[in-house]
Amino acid sequence: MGSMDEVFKALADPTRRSLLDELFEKDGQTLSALEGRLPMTRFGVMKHLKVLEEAGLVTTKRRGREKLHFLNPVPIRLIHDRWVSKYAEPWAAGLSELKKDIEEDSHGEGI
Amino acid sequence: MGSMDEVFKALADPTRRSLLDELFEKDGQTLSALEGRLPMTRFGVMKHLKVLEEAGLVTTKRRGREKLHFLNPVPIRLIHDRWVSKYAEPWAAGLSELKKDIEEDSHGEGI
DNA sequence: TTGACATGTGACTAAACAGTCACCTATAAT
DNA sequence: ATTATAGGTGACTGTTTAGTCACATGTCAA
Repeated sequence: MGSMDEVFKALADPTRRSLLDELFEKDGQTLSALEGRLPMTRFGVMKHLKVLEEAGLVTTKRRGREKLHFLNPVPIRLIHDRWVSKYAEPWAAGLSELKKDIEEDSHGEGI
Repeated sequence: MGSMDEVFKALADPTRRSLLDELFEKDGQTLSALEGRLPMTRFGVMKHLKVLEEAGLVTTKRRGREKLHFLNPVPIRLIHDRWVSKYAEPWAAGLSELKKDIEEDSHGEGI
């Protein structure tokens, strides 16, 4: 399974995120199928899929001469639990002291 | 405010994530203070802070000759709501596998 | 067995990025 | 006023990354 850093880096590219979206819509697609939906050659898509696979975000299964690609949401879930929630949760409940700090110190320009 | 892509790209670098961690611990730090905690020159840190600021993840406030940096968790919250939750929520099966992954991976890297 | 199809590899180019440095401006302290 | 401090800018270097291409392997179908 890819490291946390590999997952963050994999998610940093819009093409790779759209590949995940594509597999979210229809899981188990082949390289050729995915290629058809992106403005890029087969080789570019292949490289992106390799990055996603090494990060653990995509798993594969061979079927004859085809290679099926499946979305694996586990790394995203881990990022959520171990990183995102730390920053995104204080709106809900739990770390009330932090919540207070953020509200008092909000020098931000809103959304 | 930065686009979703800018936020993802900003989060892709481990130095920038550790800067967010640093501000999570102690908000409103100056550039010099942050520089002291990273194995990097002031200029490197400055560039990373600029990326974070352009993504909306950090806001600043001048105080005399100092520039205070504040964590703004709103973009992370947006990423969570609009993107991460889509993949992390559909979670019924595979829970035991997740536990296994967490336990295996919990002795891993910090950042 | 021939040919079409699906995927894979290594080399290559252009762009983006991390990090550093010399030099500069503005504020504070004495 | 002088000097030390905090931050800023533009140019530069080495590395990584996105994307393409020529070519090669394995698989199915007639």
